[in-house]
Amino acid sequence: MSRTAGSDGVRTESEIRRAAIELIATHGFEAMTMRQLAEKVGIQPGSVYRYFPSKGKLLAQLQVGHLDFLLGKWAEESTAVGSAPVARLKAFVDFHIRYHTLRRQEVFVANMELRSLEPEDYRSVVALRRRYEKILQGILADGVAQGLFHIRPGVQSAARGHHDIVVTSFAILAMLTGVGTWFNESGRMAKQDLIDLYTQLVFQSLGLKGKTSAKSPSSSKPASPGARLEHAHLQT
Amino acid sequence: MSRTAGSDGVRTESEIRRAAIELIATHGFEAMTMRQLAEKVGIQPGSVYRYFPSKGKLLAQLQVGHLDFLLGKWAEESTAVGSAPVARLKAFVDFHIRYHTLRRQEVFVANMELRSLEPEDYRSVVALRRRYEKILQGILADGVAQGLFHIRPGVQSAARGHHDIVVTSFAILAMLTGVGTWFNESGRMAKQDLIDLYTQLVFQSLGLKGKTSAKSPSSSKPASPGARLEHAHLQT
Amino acid sequence: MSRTAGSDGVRTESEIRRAAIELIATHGFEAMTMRQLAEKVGIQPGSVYRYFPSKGKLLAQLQVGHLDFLLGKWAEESTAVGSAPVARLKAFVDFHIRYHTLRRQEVFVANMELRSLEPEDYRSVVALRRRYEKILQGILADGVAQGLFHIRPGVQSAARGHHDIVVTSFAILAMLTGVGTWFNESGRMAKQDLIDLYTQLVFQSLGLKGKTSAKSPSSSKPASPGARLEHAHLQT
Amino acid sequence: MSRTAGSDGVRTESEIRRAAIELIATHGFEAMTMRQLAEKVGIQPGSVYRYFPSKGKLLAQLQVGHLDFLLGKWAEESTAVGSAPVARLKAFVDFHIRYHTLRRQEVFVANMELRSLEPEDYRSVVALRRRYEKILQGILADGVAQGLFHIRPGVQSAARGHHDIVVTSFAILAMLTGVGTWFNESGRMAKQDLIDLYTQLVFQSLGLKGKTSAKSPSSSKPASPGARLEHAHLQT
DNA sequence: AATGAATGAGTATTCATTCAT
DNA sequence: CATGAATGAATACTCATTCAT
Repeated sequence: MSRTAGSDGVRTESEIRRAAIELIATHGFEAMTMRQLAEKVGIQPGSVYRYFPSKGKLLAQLQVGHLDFLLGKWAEESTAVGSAPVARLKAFVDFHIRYHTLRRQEVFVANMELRSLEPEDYRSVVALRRRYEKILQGILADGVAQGLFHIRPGVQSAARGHHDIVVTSFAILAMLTGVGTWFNESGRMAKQDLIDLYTQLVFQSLGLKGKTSAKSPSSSKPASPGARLEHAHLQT
Repeated sequence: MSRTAGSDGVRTESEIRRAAIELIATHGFEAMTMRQLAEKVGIQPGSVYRYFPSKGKLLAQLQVGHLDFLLGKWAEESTAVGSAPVARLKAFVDFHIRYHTLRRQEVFVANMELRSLEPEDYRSVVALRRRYEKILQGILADGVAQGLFHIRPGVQSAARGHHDIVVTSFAILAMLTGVGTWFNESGRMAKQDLIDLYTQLVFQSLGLKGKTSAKSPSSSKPASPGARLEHAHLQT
Repeated sequence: MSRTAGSDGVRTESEIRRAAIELIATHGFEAMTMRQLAEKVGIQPGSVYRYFPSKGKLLAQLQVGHLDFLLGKWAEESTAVGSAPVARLKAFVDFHIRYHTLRRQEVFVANMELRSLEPEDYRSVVALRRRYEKILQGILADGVAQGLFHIRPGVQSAARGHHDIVVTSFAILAMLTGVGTWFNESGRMAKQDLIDLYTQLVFQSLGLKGKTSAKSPSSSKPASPGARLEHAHLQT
Repeated sequence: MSRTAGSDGVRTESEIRRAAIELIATHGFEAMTMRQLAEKVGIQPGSVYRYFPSKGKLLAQLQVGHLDFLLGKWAEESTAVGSAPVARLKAFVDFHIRYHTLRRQEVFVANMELRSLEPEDYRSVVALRRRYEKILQGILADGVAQGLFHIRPGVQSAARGHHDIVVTSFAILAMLTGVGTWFNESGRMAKQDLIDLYTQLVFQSLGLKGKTSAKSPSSSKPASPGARLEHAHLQT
């Protein structure tokens, strides 16, 4: 037949995205079928191709969309934080945990399904991921340079120092991101408790005293960017 | 036709395992085809079914095999360590990093492809994973009880204390396991450097002084179990 | 690729049915392959699944379709017959033979391939068959009650009388249905001769005089319902 | 490995036959697998080929074996019957029902799976079936010639008379053989009642009085060949 | 006499995708 | 904008059969 009364391309597209994220997060990209996806949206399989040229490109767009949004949000929130490494680190941990618990499924799709991308899309996505990693690496480098963070005692060469920072950033990101695999929004643990605990762990792992959650100015601040994040929508 | 001259069931089975781990780690479980697998082993697709009743059961057996081996190895190595929480933690980090860099592909398969398991197999695998997590949780609990590890200041209730220990174990395991996603055996970084850095991060994250790699008695010990691990084979 | 110019779902579905009946009647259900079927219809194997969810359900639908048609046709034809057991029996034999020689293949499929049905479909099909058997049993019961048919001399109990009627109905149906295994539309024997012979056999087997084919009013009647049947199509 | 201690080729072969008849009767020939068969016998699939060159030949041998046995048994039993058509018909019905209820599975295999035979085997099996049909046709022809059986009134030509006899034999055989599809050895109906009822039906269908079960000399005779049949074994 | 390993051709079914309507 | 019909290539899995041991 022809156009369903009242159908709307823009809405259909974002519904496809939403449905795809849910299905990929649940079953994996390879296991999700275009039929499943279409059915969930309430259209015919062939109609998905009006919006996305292939299953693979759909995945790439979801990942790029997620990473763009993540980077954009941080750019927004971080302007209010200033340049002090400790405060920036605190804000970063706070932001990362909030985002990765709130948008678990997008995160999951963007982290687990890199393998399924075609080479070109893979490069784009990895480049965006690297930009995000660089944010933390910049904070760590400043903190080390200012003698605030203690990554490894007695390191001499600059190259080795840089390398340790990169590895440490990977370690911290893995730790923080891992929260998405078990945290349950409706479970026993309050999200602020979670953030406090991870902040403590990250701070201590860098040799900082953990007196962070009580009265630091950043402990109240995140409430508002957090709230903003809660109600934000992917800019798809 | 018939049996190939000199063919041997035991060898074929372990070659299927080896090939499957490689293919699943590279392409993902869903994306690996039985044809690919058979071709890699040098047999016909149907012949795989002499050894594994289905693709799903093959995956389950690989995961169970890996986890059994991991748990068995730790049981072996940990006997020499004693009961001091600090020494046990150090040995655990050392063991985990060594194992997870050495058997990256098994680890990958066992961590990423839980989704593809049938419910019953999923339960078995998760139970084994939980046993491994409990090892670290036991070490953390002892260290906290003895006032050696500082997870979060000012915690009162026992339940909450336990919960913090569980979350901390997840955080540390995520951090340590993440090494497998980027570490390259033949890259610039020496494995011992890697172990030292992660040991430092873990120790500091628990509020311990990082003076661990220099003269602790356990710092030389792991060399030999490590060597054992290097040459061990999966007991499949 | 895509839709073939001028393709039509309704026509395709009935062509699949037609082809399937022929193939199953010729080779048996298990021996028929979906490739064969598709090739006969002129489509790809996968396209069959747009119309039938599985090979087994296709079989079930063919059987149910046949039995529905059979029951519907009898309901139609029998209204003109009246209530006299002898006339009804004569009409039934006439109808059964005509139908079972005309639609030999449908009959074959519906009688021989019950084994291949899934339990639920089996129950549906058997229920329909039973309804057909009940038609004959009703005629026999009436005829016996009116002292017209002589199934077994000296029977006393009502239960045993009923049982004898059921067994007799099975015997008569087996006899009549068997005609499909050897009768050849284009062979030497005229179909009316066939009907006369079987009518004689059935009537005599019930102890009736065989003066049936000569001048009974129903002997000319069947010509027209028979003609109707010849040109009817399955209502699929 | 080699020969299992105490294994015995002759026994293995007859166990394969037995198991095959059961499986084919239950699932159909195409649906029975050589693995199923082997497992039921307790050997490996390949070992079946020591005894039967192929699945198709196994079927052919089962059918030929059954028909040889059937014909042999009748040859044996019928010698005691004499030449009177009525007595011979009575003995035939008795024999056929007894055999077809006792060896339901063999009968089923031999009647339903002709389609699966290769052309040469098909011809052999059909030739044996025809010999069995000829027995009944001979009895009918004699009875008609002696004016005892009334198949159709007013038939003139010899060819047509012969044809009616053939068709009548098919009708009677279909009726008698059909008993195997529903009769249950352990059900409510006694086998002798069954035989009486069918004898009545057949006799009446040929225009004979049904006074057969009471005191005819052949009514007691079959008891002993029947008993012999009960304990006989297939000559495999 | 029988096994254990393997084959090769096949099976039903699925899936991303295409395109006339 | 969307559908309904179809494709073609692939997928996991099965099966009768073979034959070195």
